[in-house]
Amino acid sequence: MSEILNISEAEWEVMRVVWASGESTSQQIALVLNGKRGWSQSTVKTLIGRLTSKGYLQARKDARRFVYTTHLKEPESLKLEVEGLLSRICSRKIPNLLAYLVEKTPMVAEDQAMLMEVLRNKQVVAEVPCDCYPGQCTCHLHASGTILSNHSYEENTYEN
Amino acid sequence: MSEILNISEAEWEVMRVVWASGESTSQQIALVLNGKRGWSQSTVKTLIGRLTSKGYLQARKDARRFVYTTHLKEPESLKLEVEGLLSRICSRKIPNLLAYLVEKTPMVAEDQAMLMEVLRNKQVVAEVPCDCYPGQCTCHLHASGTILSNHSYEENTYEN
DNA sequence: GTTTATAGTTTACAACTGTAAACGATACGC
DNA sequence: GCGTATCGTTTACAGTTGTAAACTATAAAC
Repeated sequence: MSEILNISEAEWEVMRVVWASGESTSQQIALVLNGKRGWSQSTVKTLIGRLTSKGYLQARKDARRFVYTTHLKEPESLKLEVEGLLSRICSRKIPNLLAYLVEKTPMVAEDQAMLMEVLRNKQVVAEVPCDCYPGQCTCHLHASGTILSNHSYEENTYEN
Repeated sequence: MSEILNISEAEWEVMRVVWASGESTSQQIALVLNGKRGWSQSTVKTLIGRLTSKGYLQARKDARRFVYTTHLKEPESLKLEVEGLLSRICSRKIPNLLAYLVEKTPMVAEDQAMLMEVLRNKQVVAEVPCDCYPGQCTCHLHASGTILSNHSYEENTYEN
């Protein structure tokens, strides 16, 4: 439920195993990550320990070992990460980035139809405000109180 | 042109200033980031130094100061970052994440139309292969050689 | 009951990050 | 010409991350 995630790249690998299996022992996790990344059991245990103290994993004692679970959900986590990234560019440029992603993401017809539907139902606004701090975006060079329409893709920088 | 970016969060703030202005002195950068993040000139100079040694900024001497520019382009950089993030989940789930992003991104009618167009022209495939390492995804629990259609959103986890 | 395997905890350590003070060079003002 | 403002460079230092060995506890095996 926390708004900011503190899961490092390596820790994410551990989370993925727990997300996929619902619950795992350190041994199971180590097995997967030894295969995928060549990590030793020690390494995996360190990562589990860090995730546990950060509160992202819960440990339930089962006989002599712990079984790890998580309350955090994978889709939520990725949404937070992606939103964090998108906050690095001007809001006005995000639609172009999305266009790029739609183009390059392999999908089946159902995906395409679903996205169409989402798009069709999308409420649009008259203007997307530039949310950049002055000096970190060129929007303010053009705008000056008047409404600008499609400024953000005069240079369609996110298309490939 | 490098495939993997090594620009930290704080360094990204510096890059944004250079991207926005085309070229900047350390003073200009420090001014913006002192305003936005409260950073001292020292801090900004350290970041500039690191970006320069990493090769992301170029310094051209102009009279007694340096003017910093970059060859790296902002859209390319963000694409790389986003693609890195997307590689953290199963390919099959990406369209649902995109649906979520389309829903939550504010956009004007032109954006909507452009995305529609991109979608309409999109080449779809018969099946999106699961690219996960075994144990990090549930796809392989279902598949076993046969073609699966819309498995990836049986639980439409990326819609909100 | 003593060895052995297995699980978890502690310690380690280098690289990278965030944040900044201190230091050194150099040009400008007077 | 000499102080002073301004750059850039060096040094600092704590926190996070990647990666793992060493140590400890405890249960299973015989």
